[in-house]
Amino acid sequence: MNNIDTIIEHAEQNCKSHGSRLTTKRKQVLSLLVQTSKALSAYDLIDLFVKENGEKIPAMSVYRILDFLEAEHLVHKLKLANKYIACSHITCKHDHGVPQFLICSVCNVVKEITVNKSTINELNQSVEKAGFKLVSPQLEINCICNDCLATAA
Amino acid sequence: MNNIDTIIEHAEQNCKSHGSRLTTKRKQVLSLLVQTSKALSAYDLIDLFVKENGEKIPAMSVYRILDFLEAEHLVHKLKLANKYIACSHITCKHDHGVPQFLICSVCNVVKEITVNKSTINELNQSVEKAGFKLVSPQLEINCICNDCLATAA
DNA sequence: TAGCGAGATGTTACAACATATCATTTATGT
DNA sequence: ACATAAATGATATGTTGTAACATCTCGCTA
Repeated sequence: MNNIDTIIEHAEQNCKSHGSRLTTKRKQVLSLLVQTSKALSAYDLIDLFVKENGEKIPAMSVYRILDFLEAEHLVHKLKLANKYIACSHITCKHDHGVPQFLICSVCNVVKEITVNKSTINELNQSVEKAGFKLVSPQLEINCICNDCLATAA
Repeated sequence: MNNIDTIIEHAEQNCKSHGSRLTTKRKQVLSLLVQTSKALSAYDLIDLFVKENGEKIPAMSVYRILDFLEAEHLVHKLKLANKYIACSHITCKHDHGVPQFLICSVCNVVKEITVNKSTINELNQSVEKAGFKLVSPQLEINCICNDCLATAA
């Protein structure tokens, strides 16, 4: 039993505990995301799915499964990149601060960083004052990574 | 000469001053964005363009014009919503702090708020430490507005 | 002022991301 | 075992954005 199986197992128990089902297909898709630990598009997942499982999966199913996994807080959709990643909470029990996603707008690489909690709290206060609510304390931040910056110059 | 004409005129001078041309089509598109002061998708602009000017415009042209206007810092692309807005700097000469965009993920309404400069600086430091660079100090923040929150409940 | 060249626009086709709709299959409780 | 609800399949289509190549227009220079 390797680490990924443990994670999937854990996710399944989580689902079961409140009456939802982590079916085979859903496990397969989640597993792909957990294994790569990178952000993947729905169509990346379709391709990977065939490679890993020797079986096709319709786009519709992948989107439905991703919706389900999002609702279960097992994956996170990065709207800036139209990509999906396994939620870091699956593998990590304790918060070490508030994770934020840095997304390189050139090469689409995604990096998760930790930001001072007080900084996020300040931001949150400004947001609430404006009559909005943060969807998630995990911001998607549009950046350029140093590699791309160097290449462009 | 109304306010919008003044803005367009000003933008045109700006372009001229460094050798780029704010052509008729570009003015028409910019004008649509300045008038509505809301975030519009490229295809919203195509529809509006026909209504306002009684003349069709191809998607390709709109995208090219938006790229141009972005490069001129006359419009800003909201990647979270795949929409475009007139840059607030067109109408406002002085910075009143650092503007941030709050985007309601349900109804897509966009609100520009001001956040404490020190908060942004702290965030920026975390980003740089991770080897990334903010594309713009203007973050796009994925939120839910109170109206949608109330409706959902 | 004719015509050259760069930049702007038109046209067509298509790629990538996502959803609507309705049919079929599978799982679960009684 | 059967009724029901949930999950998945299949097909079509919507939305956002780009590639590639043709044509036009403006401003410069000979």
